[in-house]
Amino acid sequence: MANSLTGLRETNRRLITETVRKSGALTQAQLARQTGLSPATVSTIVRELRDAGLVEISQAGGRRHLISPARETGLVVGVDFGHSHLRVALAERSHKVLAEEAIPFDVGARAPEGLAAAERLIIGLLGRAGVSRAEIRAVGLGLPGPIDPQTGIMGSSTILPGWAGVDPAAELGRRLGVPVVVDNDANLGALAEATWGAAKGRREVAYMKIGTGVGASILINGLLYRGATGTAGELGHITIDENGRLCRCGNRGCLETLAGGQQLIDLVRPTHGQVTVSRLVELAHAGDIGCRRVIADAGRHLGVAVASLCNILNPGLVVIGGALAEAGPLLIDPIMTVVGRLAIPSAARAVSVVKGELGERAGVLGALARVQSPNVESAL
Amino acid sequence: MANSLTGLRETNRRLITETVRKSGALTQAQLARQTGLSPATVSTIVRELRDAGLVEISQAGGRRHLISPARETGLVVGVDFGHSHLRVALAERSHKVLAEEAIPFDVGARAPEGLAAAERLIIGLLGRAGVSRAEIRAVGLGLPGPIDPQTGIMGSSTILPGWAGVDPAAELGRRLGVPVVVDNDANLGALAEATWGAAKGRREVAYMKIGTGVGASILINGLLYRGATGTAGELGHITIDENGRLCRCGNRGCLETLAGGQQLIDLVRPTHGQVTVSRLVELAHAGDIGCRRVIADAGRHLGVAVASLCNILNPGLVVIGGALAEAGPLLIDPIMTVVGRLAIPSAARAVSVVKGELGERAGVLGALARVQSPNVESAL
DNA sequence: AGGTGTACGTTCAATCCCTGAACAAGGGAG
DNA sequence: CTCCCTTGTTCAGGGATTGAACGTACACCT
Repeated sequence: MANSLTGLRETNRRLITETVRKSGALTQAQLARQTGLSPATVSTIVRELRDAGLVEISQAGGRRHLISPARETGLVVGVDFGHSHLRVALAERSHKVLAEEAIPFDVGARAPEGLAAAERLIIGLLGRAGVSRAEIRAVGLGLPGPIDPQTGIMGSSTILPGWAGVDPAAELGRRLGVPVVVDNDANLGALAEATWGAAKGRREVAYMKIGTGVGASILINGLLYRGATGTAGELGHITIDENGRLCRCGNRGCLETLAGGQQLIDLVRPTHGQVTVSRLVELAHAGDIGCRRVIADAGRHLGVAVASLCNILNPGLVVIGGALAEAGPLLIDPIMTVVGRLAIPSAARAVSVVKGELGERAGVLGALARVQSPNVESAL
Repeated sequence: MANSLTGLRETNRRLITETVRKSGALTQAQLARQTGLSPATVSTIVRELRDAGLVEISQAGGRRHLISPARETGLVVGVDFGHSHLRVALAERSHKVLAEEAIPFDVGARAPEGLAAAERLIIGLLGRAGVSRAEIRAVGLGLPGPIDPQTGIMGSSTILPGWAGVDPAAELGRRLGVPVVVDNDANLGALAEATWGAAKGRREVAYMKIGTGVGASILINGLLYRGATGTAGELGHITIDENGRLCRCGNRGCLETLAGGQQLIDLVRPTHGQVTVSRLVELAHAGDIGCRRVIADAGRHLGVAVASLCNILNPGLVVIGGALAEAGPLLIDPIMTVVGRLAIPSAARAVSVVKGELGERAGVLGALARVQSPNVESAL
């Protein structure tokens, strides 16, 4: 199919629809440059797509036509469980987010409670946006732990004990009556940054989410890399100090025990009392020496992990997300320093480390991206 | 390019050549059915390929034409520089090795001497096999250090100082008058094991070469993965102990300083005198407690690195090559123990760690594989 | 304001590619 | 020996992409 002449046309149609979907709105000339097709081809294909109702065309100054994805009917929902929050977004199939809400939530709670809370939030958003439950087409669900891609069940029973053995996608799907796809929150964050954020257009990327815990995800050749059994990217549990603190994964001295938000909170509690990660970052920005110090220390530990990552994978870009990323250079400079010292020089030169652009919305946006794109059914 | 009209033809040409190469010999009708192309297209493409000398056609009863890959004429040479040896092989393009020889050689010597020695060995093999120098079509060259794939020059000047700044491929090519492709010895070993050895048919594989130093290479989806700038897989220089011994790469406590053959040799020198890695392994097999202990310790350090690798990449198979791999379970059991303890459980369950099947020939066979089959590299 | 340059989208002939149908050539079963 | 099936080739037909040419609208300079 892919090698026939009409198959070629089909391929190019898809190429254009995909490009339009990713960029939101483009002129035909931009489209031609990005896809490598000739303006003539773009012209005819765009007309076909308009006739088929897959894209919309609006005049935009001069002879320019602005091509945008057709206002697709139906809605999608993104759900993102963090260690201490739950965030839900309701969006059109095109990229417009209609409503979004986040609440504090302890993921240590058992799965049924979490899913019930998610369902309540979704229903709330539906009301606020004035749309009906029946319009939901798909739900993307992010969880802060390794997911077995075969079964959809948490890979490790020690990391999220309240969720062991349950199939969250099936469970939430049963509650809502729509298909649910589940994935690791770091994978979703990476997907979001690659689609709309700091990693847009980049192909060899690592994403690290540093919130309460530490998660990571890898993009190889622009695609999520899951490894042989789907748990690739668990950078949060590589061992930095064999004699370090016990980790909830059961090992000792994982990166997470040294650079996870929880550890930072514990470290400043004697001097600053109980704070959140965000508060700690605020204090650091305001000049608090202690907070700056624990963040810099975390950065150095992260640097060790990133250096290993660079030696192993040689990425071109490392995006830092999660609440701690808001510390910006306070966190990233130490990372770069350590990477420069520990990674082999050519790998260190190749990599840039940047803050994610989507902040705390990365996870939920990734959940949306996860269920928005696979719209490849042949409409023509 | 992949979407233009001529690109389509190119795609189909490749599709047919690949199918022919994989099946060995096919009629045009079989080819049409397998590729899904029409007999007419197959007919014209086959004619083109014949004219280009890429396939051969023989009559086979009735109207049937038997299409087979062109009997590739000419010879290829593999050259493998280890830290302490130089091995050269001469082979037909089909996979038959005609002659092979290895000599002790200190790679610390300067590049011109090394290349001159390689040239002498090649000429010797030509004589032994009774073939002329003019029949050589290509040379694969393996070096024990990171190669910049753009320039072909050593990426780090501290690892192989005698080779800094020289372009070994161009240099050897000038001496022999044929194209030379250069690559890291670990990459070549991985390629060899994937083509003929322990990783045959596997898709998510890491290869670690533990000789005097420690090198590594990664196969993703069955193809060599080089990362953004071509230095992926430098597992030998990930930091295991930040306060450890100085490494020749300039850092401290690299895996290589803890598990490289050189370190093991140094460790047993007080009790056993100067030995080689192979001798040390022999002694361990014979029951020597000290040698067993240093090998087991090396295995534990390697285990730390392999555990990181598992958490990051989640490979299905790790192949251990190099001289120290001959220790077999004495080395691999400790690796597995540590991996089971440090890697997250699902990644640890997914991976098996095995000894390479090609032994000390892995590098040179990989050099042959590199120039025998053109498409081994992940397209970038 | 006016002239000029530039970027954009469309049209059209030229070119290339795949395919279906028609056809010639052989082999095998009965 | 005849019939039938398979195989490979040829040829016309229809699609698809592209470069060139063209009309148009905006931006910029004078």
